[in-house]
Amino acid sequence: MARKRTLDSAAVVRAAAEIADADGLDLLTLARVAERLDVRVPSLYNHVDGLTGLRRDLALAGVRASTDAIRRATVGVSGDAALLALCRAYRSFARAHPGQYAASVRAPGPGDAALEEASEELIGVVLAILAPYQLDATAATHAIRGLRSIIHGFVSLEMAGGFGLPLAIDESFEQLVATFIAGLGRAR
Amino acid sequence: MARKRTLDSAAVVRAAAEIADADGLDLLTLARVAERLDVRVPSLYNHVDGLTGLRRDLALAGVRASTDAIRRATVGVSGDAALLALCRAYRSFARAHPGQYAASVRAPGPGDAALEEASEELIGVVLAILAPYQLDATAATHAIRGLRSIIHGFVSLEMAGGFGLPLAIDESFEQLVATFIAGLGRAR
DNA sequence: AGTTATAAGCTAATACTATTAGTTTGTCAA
DNA sequence: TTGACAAACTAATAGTATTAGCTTATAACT
Repeated sequence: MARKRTLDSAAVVRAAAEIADADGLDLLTLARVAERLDVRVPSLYNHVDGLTGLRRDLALAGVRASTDAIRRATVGVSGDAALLALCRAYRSFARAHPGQYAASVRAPGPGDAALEEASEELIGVVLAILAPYQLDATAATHAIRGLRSIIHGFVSLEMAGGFGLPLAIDESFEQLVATFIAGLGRAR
Repeated sequence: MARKRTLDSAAVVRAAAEIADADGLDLLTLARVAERLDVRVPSLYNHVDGLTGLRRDLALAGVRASTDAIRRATVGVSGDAALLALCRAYRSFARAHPGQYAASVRAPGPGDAALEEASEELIGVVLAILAPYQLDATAATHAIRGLRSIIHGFVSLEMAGGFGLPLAIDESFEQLVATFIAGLGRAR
């Protein structure tokens, strides 16, 4: 009974995102996804390449969603204001979707065309925002690495509770970003 | 046969560190630890509070070891040079002991006296190095958070292969740290 | 509309995990 | 030497992912 076709890949990833965002990536399990979708565990394998594949799909969704969020937040602004908006938008996304964020961070690097393309697109958005600073290629590479480092570092420490008291955390973030932006201006 | 007492807590954590550093924290399993120590899995429970407890012990060892590494690297230096040495030492430690580093990052926050004490000690070392900058209390808090963010962000992205080509990664790190230090001077 | 091929979802089985309970036995101290 | 303690064990349970193979709903095609 009840063997109607209800699943598809998108629904599985969506359910996984909800679980990971609510309870953490570590508690994302095929059993929980199946339960949420009211389906048996092996059925998931028709739409997803095991737990590893599900995590990859989640990472891909996370990269794309964060790219969209950054785009939305920076449309119509430029310069320092755009860079600041980018940082805030990325942090907001990570706080709103910690599971997808975590998945996108510990995603496997090379050999995945779609994931690499999505990452390239995100980097392209950031590069566009950095354009007014007129950095040469190597300086832009350093800048992007630095930017990713400070945002990712801050956000992941914040999400891990690594800052102890939540006192003035927003202010710490603003200062850190401001310092980085000032350093960029200095390098121009 | 062979029921001699061979284990103790330190030996278990040491074996766990070797596994986690070699193959990654995700592949640290009680079964592998037991196999390496030539012991049955349940025997580990006499020395360690399950897998969760083992990860915690590993985190504690990681925090203490990184504190030591920073101390060794900064003895006899001060000012910008000490701050730079701190950053380099922390990055070196993470690269040399990725498993312990990862464990120390995703350690559970509050309610663990020993872990909190070790973290406080590490923060104390950093505060001492920041002393010459004469920051007031809130500025020092922001500075420490920023410093941890950039180092942790850079190192974890680097270890995850997040920078793609390994081109000039050292240079990216040096620039990032230099930018931060310059920003600190500006705030003085 | 009827037939058929495909594939979705299922059951069953396997092989890993971690964890707890309870037993045996080596070790150390009285 | 003896006795208590604790370490390491066996056995059992429950949870995980994964693969194989069966049923049957769905969709395409005559």
